[in-house]
Amino acid sequence: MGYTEKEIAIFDGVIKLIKSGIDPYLIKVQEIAAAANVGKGTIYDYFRTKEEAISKAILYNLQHEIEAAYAQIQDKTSFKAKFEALLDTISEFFDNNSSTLNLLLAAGGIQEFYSYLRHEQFNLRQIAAKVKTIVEHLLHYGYQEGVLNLQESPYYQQMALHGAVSGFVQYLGQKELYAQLTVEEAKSVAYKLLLKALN
Amino acid sequence: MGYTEKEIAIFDGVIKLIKSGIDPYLIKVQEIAAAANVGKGTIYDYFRTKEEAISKAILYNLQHEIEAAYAQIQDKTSFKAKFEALLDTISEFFDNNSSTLNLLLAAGGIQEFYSYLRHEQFNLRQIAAKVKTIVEHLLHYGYQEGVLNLQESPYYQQMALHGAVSGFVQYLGQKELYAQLTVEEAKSVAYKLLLKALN
Amino acid sequence: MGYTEKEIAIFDGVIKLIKSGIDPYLIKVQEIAAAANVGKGTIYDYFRTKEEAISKAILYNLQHEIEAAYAQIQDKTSFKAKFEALLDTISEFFDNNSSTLNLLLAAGGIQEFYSYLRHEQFNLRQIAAKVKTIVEHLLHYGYQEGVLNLQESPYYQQMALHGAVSGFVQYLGQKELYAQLTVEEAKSVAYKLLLKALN
Amino acid sequence: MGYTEKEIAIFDGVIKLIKSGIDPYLIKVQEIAAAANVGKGTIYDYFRTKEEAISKAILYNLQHEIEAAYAQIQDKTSFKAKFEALLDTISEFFDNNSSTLNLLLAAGGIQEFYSYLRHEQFNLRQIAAKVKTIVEHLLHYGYQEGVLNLQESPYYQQMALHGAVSGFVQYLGQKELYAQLTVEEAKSVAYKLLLKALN
DNA sequence: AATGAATGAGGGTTCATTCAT
DNA sequence: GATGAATGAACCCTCATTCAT
Repeated sequence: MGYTEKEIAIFDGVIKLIKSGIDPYLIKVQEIAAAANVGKGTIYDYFRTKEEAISKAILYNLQHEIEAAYAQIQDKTSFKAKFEALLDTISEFFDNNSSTLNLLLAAGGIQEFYSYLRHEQFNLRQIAAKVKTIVEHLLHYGYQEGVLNLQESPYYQQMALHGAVSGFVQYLGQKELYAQLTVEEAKSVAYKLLLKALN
Repeated sequence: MGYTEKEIAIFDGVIKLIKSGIDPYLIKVQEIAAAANVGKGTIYDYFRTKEEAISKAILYNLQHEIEAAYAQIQDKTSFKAKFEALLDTISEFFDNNSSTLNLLLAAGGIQEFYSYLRHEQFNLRQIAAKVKTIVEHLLHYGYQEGVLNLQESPYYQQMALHGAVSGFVQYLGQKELYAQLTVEEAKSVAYKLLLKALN
Repeated sequence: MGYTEKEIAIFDGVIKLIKSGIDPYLIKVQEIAAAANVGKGTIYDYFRTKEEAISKAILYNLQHEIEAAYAQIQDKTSFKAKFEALLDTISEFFDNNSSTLNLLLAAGGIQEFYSYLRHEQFNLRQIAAKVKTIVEHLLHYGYQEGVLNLQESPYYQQMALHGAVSGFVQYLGQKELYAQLTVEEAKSVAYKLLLKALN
Repeated sequence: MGYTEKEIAIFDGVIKLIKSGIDPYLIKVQEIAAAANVGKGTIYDYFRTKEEAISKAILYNLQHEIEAAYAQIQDKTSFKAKFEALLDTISEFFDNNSSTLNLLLAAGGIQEFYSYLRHEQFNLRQIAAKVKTIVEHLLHYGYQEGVLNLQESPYYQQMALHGAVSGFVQYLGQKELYAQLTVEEAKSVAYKLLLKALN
């Protein structure tokens, strides 16, 4: 929000490159320029360094993805549907973005990614806040619907959710180790784990 | 196993650098040589590229850490003590190694880390096998002790364990978000989640 | 003469920058535009290249300074006062313009300065002619007043004057080496040298 | 003194370029490397920046030229021969080095040349000291021989010498304005001016 | 076997110049 | 006419790799 047309073009160029499988650490300015259909110099009219351009692009993309995910989840009417929508979103994101996801979902990875991000915490806080909102939204619905019942601290609730989701992410990342398990089955296992944890 | 003195010196140099907080992507050959107390050329007598040296050093370190962890876990006599030993190991590893952990524990991150690793799957399989052994060892003890009872597929059991551990890792990586939660409490939550999942 | 308002604004911008101490070789078009309060493109409406703009600005300034110097000298009524007015002018010019002076007063420096100037000899000739007029004006008065008497070739007379002035410039440029010598004393030495040379 | 073989090769490369007429401000690293027959990176093994390499090369060359000049002057047995040797040296230096000379002989030009030099005053002081030695050597002989007689302050003596030399440099730089004057005649004028100034 | 001096390909960044508005 | 956003050629510097010793 508040981004110029060129900035967005550059963001989109970076995202396109990352989704195409290029390691964010190895992206070249020339490649960004080509992917964004702008001159190499234009990037430096909007960002001070390559690092800043890539970092901001990733955050920009992350914000959009998370907002889209939230919208998807809000659309669903039952707790189970909402939770499955969350897993679906992660699954999709994983498919076309696994290298970024690897870097970002890794515990705390986001802060380590590009040193630049350590000094640009603003957007990160926004994202963390949004994630928290989604988690609370989900838990709230679960308890309201009566699907979840166990009275525990917020920490416990959050860790239960994270654990269920992380187990699923683990499956996504190591599909070859779980050859006979379908995505649907993995989702159902995750749901089962969540219910058990919070009942 | 089968490594020369020089190779080990180089591995130790790389590990020292990573533990000191340097981003593995940004390590320079000159730095490795200095940290390992060898000449720059010597590195190329034992490895074909910088990438190979760093990748193998990380795998070497990982194998040792995992073996040490396994030994720790085997030493314990109760299931609960074994599980807590696992969490302790992860916690320690996290403290002095968070950037590597971020890259490695991220789902599938290991394959993406250095493109070199994609073509050098041998050691990775060894590590995955070792992890599987640890997981099985733990679950076996849990069922034998009668602490775990639920009869479910191996996939379910593994995901339950991964979920509990991942929730804990999540806590480690975001300690600042869980300000009032001590490490002991987080460990106890993880154990509780595991028991609930497998009972 | 024959310069548009914009051209003069650009000249003034360049001169302001040089007087502020910026090395003429390192001036950027953007800086000229800012100093002149015009758009960057405007500079290219009036000059073909940056080089041309800077070179012409320096010549423009030089012409004005020399004309002003000539006027100052003409105002004085005695030979001694005229010579001192010349030294004063040089001294002032030196103070706020030493980097340009270095380039320009250096033997022939002007032709080497910007390659552009080698192909734009017109204005240089005008300046050289003006300098010659000043020199002749001075010498004419000296002989007319009877302060100078030695009959020698014009070359000798010119070199005598140049020598006296150059000695003074040398003093200005290396004031720190002549710590105990005041400007007034240096001027008086220059005058003494001139009289001795031409008597 | 104390320079490695490579450093000297690089110095020689820079000097070769400058003598070939290239503006020192426009020399490219690649050109230095080619002229010195070393790789581009080698330059950065011995100097931190291009600026440092060029500046030190100029100082190195200057020191050698001045020492050679001093040797030439010491070889001569009469004051007149010594003074003419000085003018000859300058004349030669001028012929194959006019762009550097322009920058350096300009009053104080040396300090302004490359900003780097402002922070590296050591060698400059050595050079200034050597010049002072030459000047004193010359004046000493002139008085000892009885060719110079006027008792004046050291400042006066130095300015007299500088003036005579500067007049000659002026001639060298503007030969086209003094078409009918031969070098021999210009030298003789300079000598005459010096004698008059110091008698 | 071990070294580190030397190399040069490669890439981030700058900035003179253009041209659509 | 005047502008400044956009461009990309140009160039400094880094650093993985080689190889003579």
